[in-house]
Amino acid sequence: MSIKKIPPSIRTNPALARATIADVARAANVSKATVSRFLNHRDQLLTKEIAARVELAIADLAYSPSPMAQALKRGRSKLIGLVVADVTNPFSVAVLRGAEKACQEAGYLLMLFNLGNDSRRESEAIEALTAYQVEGFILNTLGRDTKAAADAARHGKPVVLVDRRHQGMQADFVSLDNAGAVRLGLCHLVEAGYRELLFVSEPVRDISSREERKAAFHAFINTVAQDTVELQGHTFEGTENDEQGLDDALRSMRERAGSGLPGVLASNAVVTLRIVAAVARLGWRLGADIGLVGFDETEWAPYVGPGLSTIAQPTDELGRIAAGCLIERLRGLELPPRQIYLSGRLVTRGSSLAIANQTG
Amino acid sequence: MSIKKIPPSIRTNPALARATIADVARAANVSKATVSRFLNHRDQLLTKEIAARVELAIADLAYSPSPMAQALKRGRSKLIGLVVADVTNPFSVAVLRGAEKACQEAGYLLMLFNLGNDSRRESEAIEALTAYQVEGFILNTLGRDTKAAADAARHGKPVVLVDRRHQGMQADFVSLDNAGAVRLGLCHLVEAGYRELLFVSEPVRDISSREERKAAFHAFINTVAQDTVELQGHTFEGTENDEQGLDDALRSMRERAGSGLPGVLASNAVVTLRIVAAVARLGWRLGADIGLVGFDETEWAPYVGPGLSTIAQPTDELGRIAAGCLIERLRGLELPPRQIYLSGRLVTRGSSLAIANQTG
DNA sequence: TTGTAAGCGTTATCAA
DNA sequence: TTGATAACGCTTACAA
Repeated sequence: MSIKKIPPSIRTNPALARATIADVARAANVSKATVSRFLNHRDQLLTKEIAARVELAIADLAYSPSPMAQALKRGRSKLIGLVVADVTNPFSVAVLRGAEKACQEAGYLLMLFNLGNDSRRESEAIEALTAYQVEGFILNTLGRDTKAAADAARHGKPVVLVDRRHQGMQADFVSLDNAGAVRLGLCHLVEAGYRELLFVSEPVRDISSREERKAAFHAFINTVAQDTVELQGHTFEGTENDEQGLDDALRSMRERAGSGLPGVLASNAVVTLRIVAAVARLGWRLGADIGLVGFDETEWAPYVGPGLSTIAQPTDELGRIAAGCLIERLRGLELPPRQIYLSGRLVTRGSSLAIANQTG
Repeated sequence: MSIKKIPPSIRTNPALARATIADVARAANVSKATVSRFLNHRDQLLTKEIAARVELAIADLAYSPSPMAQALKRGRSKLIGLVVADVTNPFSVAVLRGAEKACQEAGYLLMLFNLGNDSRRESEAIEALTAYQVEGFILNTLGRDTKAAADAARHGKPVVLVDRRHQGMQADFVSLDNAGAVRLGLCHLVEAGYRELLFVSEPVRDISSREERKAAFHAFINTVAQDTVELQGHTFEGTENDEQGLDDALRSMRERAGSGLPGVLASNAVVTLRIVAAVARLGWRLGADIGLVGFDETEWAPYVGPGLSTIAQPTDELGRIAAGCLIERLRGLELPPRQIYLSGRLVTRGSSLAIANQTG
C-alpha cells in the first residue's frame, strides 16, 4: 500500500498555502469538477444541498481560483497589456489611470510595459506581454516597430491605439479630435486679438497626433482665417536643446507682427514650458507681449505667469474608453475598426488675454 | 485504434498558434524533458549534437516558454506586484518608472494596481496580485489596510515599502531622508534671511512621511535654530478646500514676522502649488514678501513666479532601489529588514532669494 | 546523457 | 446531477 497523495496539510503549512480546488473538493466531499461547476455555472446544474456545501467549504478555506491555472486551461488570462512610450509623460499617465480603472471594474488586471521612449523595444514589450497570455493590448506608442503589434492582432488579440495611430494598422483608435482642438485654440487667439500666429511643436516625424495638429494649424491659416481677418501663420519644430532656434522663431514672429499681436500655440505641455522659458529669457510678458495657448491642462497651468490658457484633453476618458473598446472586443464584439474622437476643452487664462494684461 | 493526439497543426493554424515545448520536442526529435533541460540547464547535460538540434528547432518555431505554465509548475512567476496609492501623483509615477526599469532588467514584469487614493482597497489589490502569483510586492500605499500585506509577507512573499512605512510591518523600506531634507530646506531659508517659518502640509494623519517631515520641522526649530538665530516656527495642516485657512495662516505668519522675513516650507508639490495660489491671492511677491521652498522637484518649478526653490527627491533611484531590494530577496537574500534612506537635493531659485528679488 | 511520467490548479469531456 | 479523467505547457524525479 503506497501513499498516493500527500495531503496539503503535510506538504506545506496549511495556514500559509493557498487552498486549491482539490482542497475545497475534499472539504465539501465532492469532486473537483463539482467545485468547478459551482464556480463557473453556479446554479445551472447543482443540487441546493451540494451547492451549499461547496459554498461553505470555499468560504471556510478562503478559496479563490488561481488565474494562472485558469489561463493555462482556458487560454484566457483576464490580463490586459498596456504599453506606453513614456510613463513620465503626464498624458500617458492620465490615460493609464483611466484605463486601469475601467479594467479593474471589468475584472481585468493591467500589465504595464514602459518603453522609456525607446521605440525599438515595442516588439519586445508586446512579445513579453503576449507570453503572459494577455488578452489584448492598449498601445500608446509610436508604432515604428509595428511587427509584433500586427502579429498580436493577427493572433486574434484585440488592440486599441490611443492618441497615436500606427501606419497601416487596422485597430480601434481612440484620440483627441486634434483638428477640432487646434481650431478651438486658434479661434480663441484670433478673437483675443492675436494676428501673427506660430505653432510650436516637437519634431513631428511620423507621430500621428503631431502631424494632425500641425496640419490643422495650416488648414486653419489657409482657409477659415483668410476669409475673416488678415492672418499670418508659421510653424517651428525644435528639440529640447534648441533654445536658440526657439528664441529666434519667437523674435522673428514678433517682428513680423509689427504693431499687431503675436500668438503661439504649443503642441503639448512640454513645449508649453519651453515657450514659457523662452519668453522669460526674452523678457517679454505673457499675454501682453505674446499670446500663448498650450496643449494639455496641467495642475501648474494656473500658476505660471498670468496663468496659462490651455486646451484640455479628456485624458481620463480617453483611457476609459480605450479600455472599454478593448473589453467589448474581448466579450466578442465583431466590428470593423472604430475611430473614436473626443473633443478638447479650452481653458482661458491670462496668457491669451492681451487687453486685460496691457491695461492691468 | 483511437486518435489519441490531434496534432497542433490541425487543432489551430500553426502559423498563428504559439509553439509549445511539445512542438519543439517533435521537431528536434527529442523528448520534452530534453528541451526543458536545454532551456534551463543549457549545456550541463546535453550532447552537443542534441543541443544543436534543439536550438535549431527552437529558432525555427520561434518558441519561447509560457511563463504561465512555468509559474504554475514552479510556483514562481517572474511577476512583481506594484501597488500605488495614486498614479496621478508625480512622485508615485517617478518611482514607478524607476522600479519598472529595474524589473525589466532583471527579467521581471510589473503588474500594476492603482488604489486611486482609496486606501480601503489595499487588501483587495494585494489579494488580486497574489492570485496571479506575483513573487513580491512594491508598496507605495498608506498601509491602513495592512492585513493582506502582512499576509503576503507571512506567505514568504517579500515586500518593499516605498516612502510610506506601514505600522508594525517588518519589511524593507526605501525612502527619502525626510529629516535631512527638511533641514536642508530650513537651513537654506534661514541663511537666505527668513526668520519666521511656517511648515504647510496636507493632513498628517498616520502617513509616515508627512509625520517625519513635520517632526523634523519642529526639531529644527527647537534645537538647531535656537542656538544661532532668533527663530519662530509654526505649522499649518489643511485640505485642498481650506483656502481660507491657508490664507489666514500666511497672513498671521507675516504679521508675526514684523519687519523680519517670513518663509514657508511646503511638504509636497501639491501643497507648493496651493501656496503659490494663496500668495497670488494675497498679492504678495514670492521671494521678496515671502520665502518658499517646496518639496519635490517638478518640470514647472523653474517657471512659476521667480522660479520655485525645491527639495528634489531622487525618485528614479528610490524606485530602482526598491525594485533592487525586492529582487535581491527573490534571489534568496536573507537579512533583517533594511531601511534605506536617500538624500534630497536642494535646488535654489528665486522664491527663496529675498535680497535678489527686493533689489531686482 | 536521455526518456518516461507525474503533477502544478484548472476546465471540459465523457460516463455513470 | 455528479464523478473520473484527460488535457493546458511546463519541470523534475526517477529510470534507463
